[in-house]
Amino acid sequence: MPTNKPTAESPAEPTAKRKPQVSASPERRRELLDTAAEVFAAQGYNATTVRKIADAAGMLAGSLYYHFDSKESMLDEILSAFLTELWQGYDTVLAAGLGPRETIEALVTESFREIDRHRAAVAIYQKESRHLSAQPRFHYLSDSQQKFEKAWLGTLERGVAAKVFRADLDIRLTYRFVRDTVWVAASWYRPGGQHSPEEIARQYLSMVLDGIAVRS
Amino acid sequence: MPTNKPTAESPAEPTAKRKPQVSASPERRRELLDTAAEVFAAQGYNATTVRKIADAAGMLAGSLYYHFDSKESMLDEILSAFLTELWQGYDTVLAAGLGPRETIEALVTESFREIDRHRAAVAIYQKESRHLSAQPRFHYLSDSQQKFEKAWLGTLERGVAAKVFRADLDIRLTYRFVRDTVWVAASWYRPGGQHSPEEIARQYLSMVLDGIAVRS
DNA sequence: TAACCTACCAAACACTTGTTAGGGAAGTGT
DNA sequence: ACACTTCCCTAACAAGTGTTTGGTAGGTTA
Repeated sequence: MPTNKPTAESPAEPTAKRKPQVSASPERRRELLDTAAEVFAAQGYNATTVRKIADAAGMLAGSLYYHFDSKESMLDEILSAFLTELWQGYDTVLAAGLGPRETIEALVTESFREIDRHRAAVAIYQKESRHLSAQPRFHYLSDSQQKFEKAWLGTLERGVAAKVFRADLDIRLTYRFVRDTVWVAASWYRPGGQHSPEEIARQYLSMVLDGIAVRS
Repeated sequence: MPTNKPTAESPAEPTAKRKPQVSASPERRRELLDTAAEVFAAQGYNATTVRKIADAAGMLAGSLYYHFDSKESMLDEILSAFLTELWQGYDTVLAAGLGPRETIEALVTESFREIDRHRAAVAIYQKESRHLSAQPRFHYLSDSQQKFEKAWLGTLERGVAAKVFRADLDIRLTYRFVRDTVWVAASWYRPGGQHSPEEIARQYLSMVLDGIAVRS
């Protein structure tokens, strides 16, 4: 109300800018993030233009910037939301004090549930996390991966010590084996298919634990 | 056979054009394709600019077009060269008339040898094949994947019929399981590491066939 | 010597990219 | 009636993209 300064370069202007970006309706935001995640997962992050996302959302490219301040922010939010929920589930399992085999079973089952609920995010994570984690903004991806390795590798080691897992296998190889076989499933899994996440988990566990060969 | 693109429309022009693109020294060509594959694998195809490739090759962006007629051609040549060699190995195995278990073992071993020799190409294939195969130019990726499924799935079915593989598992799940566990290894495998391809294959086969649990 | 070929450079081209600025329609509260 | 907010559009921007064109140093051949 006092003296207005239309001249450029006004130094201290606390006037509220035009972008809410976090305070607005969170449902629309989540809606847009879901469609963005779908496009990212289908085409790859770099191959996805903001215009394609806008197309899929039924609006124009510039309008996305009312909700988000960059394409990278969308990716960030998609991935961090997924990881937050993932670790919520994992931590519960790890704190339950189960035996090694039961822990592996619970982790695998939990993973397939996450794939079921965050299929797109998992697919993006799998494709892009390697070169994203070099960027400082996405360094939490590396952190998560380290926690991940610690949890799985530790459980496997416990299992070997307790003689419930074989001791004649390279345990790092085993870790990568189990980890990869679980997460790549996101590339072909479709929610609402023939098998429930729990059923897929059961079959995967049966294969990983007992093998596909007939026992003699 | 490499993808030949004569790009007709030039009826009979005695004046020699300026681009060899296939007839020139093939070693330099292969050299450039190798560095390009490395960058593609590290950064992703779409995130890789021709200037980055040129940088890695120690030349300028435009100079690449003396050897290749497009960025896409480089990708095409990398992938088709890999697949050609892969199927050479696979067909030999499949024609050997081995039993189901021995066929699986040979296929897995052959796969890890290919990963050893074409690590970059495999990584690219894994990341990009899904959305590339939609493009007509890369339709041979779909063809290859179908042949792939036929070979593996058929062998697994033979094994179930011969009672060397378990019959209580969903065979399509098993197929995807085995397939994925093999090829994702390209994302972490580094030639010259601790384990030879054959050693990795041995461990993988041991896990897949017999499981990681201790027999009771 | 001259002609020629190979393998590259320098500089630009047309287009796409993520992003921004200003505006406006529809709804809500007063 | 008015102001205000929400959510989107129109139209543009600068930077980066794949690609082309013309040129040229250096070697090979005649």
